[in-house]
Amino acid sequence: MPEKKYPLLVVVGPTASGKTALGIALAKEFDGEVISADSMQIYKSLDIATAKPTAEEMDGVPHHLISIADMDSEFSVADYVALAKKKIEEISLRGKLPILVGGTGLYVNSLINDVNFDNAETDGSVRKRLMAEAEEKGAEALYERLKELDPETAEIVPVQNVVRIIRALEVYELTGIKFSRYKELNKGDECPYKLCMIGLNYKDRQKLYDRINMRVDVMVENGMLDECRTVFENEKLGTACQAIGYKELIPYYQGTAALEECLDKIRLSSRRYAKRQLTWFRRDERINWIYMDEINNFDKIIEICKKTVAKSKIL
RNA sequence: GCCUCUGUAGCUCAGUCGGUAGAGCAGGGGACUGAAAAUCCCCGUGUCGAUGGUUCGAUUCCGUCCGGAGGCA
Repeated sequence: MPEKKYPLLVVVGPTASGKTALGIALAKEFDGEVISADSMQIYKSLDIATAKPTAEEMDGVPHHLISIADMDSEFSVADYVALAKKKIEEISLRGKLPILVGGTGLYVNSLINDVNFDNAETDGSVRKRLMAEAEEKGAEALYERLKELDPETAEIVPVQNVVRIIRALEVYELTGIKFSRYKELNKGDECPYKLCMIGLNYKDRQKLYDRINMRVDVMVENGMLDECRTVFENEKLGTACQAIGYKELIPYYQGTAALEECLDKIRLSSRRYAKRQLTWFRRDERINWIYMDEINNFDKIIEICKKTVAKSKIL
């Protein structure tokens, strides 16, 4: 039953590395359309804080999976993979090249490794109950239970990581399957697409950090403070409340912290986020890395990408 | 010019009654299967300002010099 695989161009990298602009340029080059792989741009608001491309920047290139989820919703990887798969098919059938652009490692990974999310649900109430239990009795209690039910997972997950302990217990409660077994079952075997992956990075980490730090100032200039305040005062947030930029500004709106202090916190969170993103992507050997501070010329970067795509023979 | 304080990790500072040193923050590495911009794990050698002296041995004591802060003229 192996049908023909669609080609998929993927652009990954840490925040502020230049993915957005490159994605758009490549879409023009290859007659493609961009599919975002960003867990926060998926929500309808916080445009500036999540660095969504503006209509002007998009320059006519169609973008997908940006601003599609309600601010109070609990969007998840499973939702993402389902939607992205559909988009890839649609775009391909239209004769265009789908270009996946984004920095959310879990989303990209789950999609291109064909992780299956069909056989286990999630249940907010179970999760809530476990969380309450963790607060009441301490995480150790939950960890002890996990050790009994699923020692393999308990061995991998540290006691301190309550979130992952809860998920493992949740899966067991809902399905009767151990989390370790569940992972095994859902693992895809082969990438369902003809892949070409491009990764953006900087040889000199400090250069990336300088860009991140500076971008915060640009965001402020572009109206991030008002944007986040409006959301803070008017919206009920689900998972979107985790967005860097938004959550660090809350103390400022509440009058408990100075603005500059909060902005520094945003810079710090962003730097650490970038580091975590790199940890995620570095281990994927399929990625062709481009060091932006070594090339330093956008046309040249496009040339390199064209060569990389040609070499990958996805088209 | 004189007096006092001060100079230790990228930053803020502990400390060694003389046996070459350690916290916080920053930073680095890693994990990740329905919260992932989340959650979590691991990682601390640096001419102890410079130089001379005392000493078996000095970052620690003494002298001098250099840098910084304050005070008095």
